Amino acid sequence: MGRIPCCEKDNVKRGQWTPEEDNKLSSYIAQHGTRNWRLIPKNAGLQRCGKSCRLRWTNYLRPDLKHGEFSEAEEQTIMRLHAVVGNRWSLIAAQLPGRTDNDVKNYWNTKLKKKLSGMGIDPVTHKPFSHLMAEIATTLPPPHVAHLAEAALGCFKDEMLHLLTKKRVNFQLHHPIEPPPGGNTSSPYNSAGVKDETEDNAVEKIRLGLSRAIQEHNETTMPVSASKCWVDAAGMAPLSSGNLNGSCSAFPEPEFHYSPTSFMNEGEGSPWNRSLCGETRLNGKLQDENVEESEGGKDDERNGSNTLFNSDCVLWDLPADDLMNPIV
DNA sequence: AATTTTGCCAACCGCCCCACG
DNA sequence: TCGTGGGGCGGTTGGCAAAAT
Repeated sequence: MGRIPCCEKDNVKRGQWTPEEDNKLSSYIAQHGTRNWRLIPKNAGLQRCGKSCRLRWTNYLRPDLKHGEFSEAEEQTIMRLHAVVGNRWSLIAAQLPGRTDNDVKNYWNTKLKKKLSGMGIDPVTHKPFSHLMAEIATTLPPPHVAHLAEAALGCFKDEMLHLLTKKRVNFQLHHPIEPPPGGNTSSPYNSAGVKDETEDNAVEKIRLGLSRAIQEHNETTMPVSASKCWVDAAGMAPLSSGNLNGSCSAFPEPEFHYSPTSFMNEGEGSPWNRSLCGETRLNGKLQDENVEESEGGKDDERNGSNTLFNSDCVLWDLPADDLMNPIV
């Protein structure tokens, strides 16, 4: 069955609005208001879908809209709110007078996301990439780390590739990887020991970065005697302090003055604790769900779904089996 | 100068929520 | 209580302009 469409698409004009159409719509709404969007195009003499009229009005024609560049303060607000509420653009836009959800969304997707990535911060979680990777890796026992790291790679790869290749971040290895035994002369490295900027190479760099993040995290969080023999992201070789050297320029310490973690308490409130990789749709019930979860019932109810990440570190709302699957 | 790529943003699509009968 | 339709929302696309090659 399905729903009937909001209008007959055959008789409806689509695409860019002309100034005449804008005038018709504006003057009609000025006289009659925005009571019934389905009737507005008919009554205003427009061959448009009601929904299209509503969008045009709310995103462009409304007299209280700002049309210029986003200010520094607005940018900060967006970043701080996004850290808390995620992609709930209408909610964020409500805090920015004169801005629409579409404006905010576009601005985020075209500018802010890249800005954060360029700073080494994951735009989804608002945490540094290196911290995220270490956090993920150290949450699991070693046999599972390689798979999870691979999955993490899938999540961050696009952003990292952008960072490494498009933005031309100067990533240099102090000890370039030796060509494999067997004399493959087509080394990916040039004479300076720096890899060419191909996608495969970028992925390799991400792997190295992940390995390093794990290593750094181990060094800072556990006594040397207790440190485990972690497997690197590619599941290839055990990590030791010898096979990686120096600091990782691909994961710079962010120079960043907004502070998502000061805006919320780590481990609570943020939807990203519920879903790290893919945003689960967060609807109007979000707050209620948070209440339920904070009261401790919901995880246990999920058919025994492995609370892989406990209340201190809930990173994914996927079952552990899925997390182990690199495809997922 | 011509062509290709990239960035931007307006507009569309489809799903969901909620009010109302 | 249920079905229906309007409106809201977030994700995605298409087209244009600017930048790069």
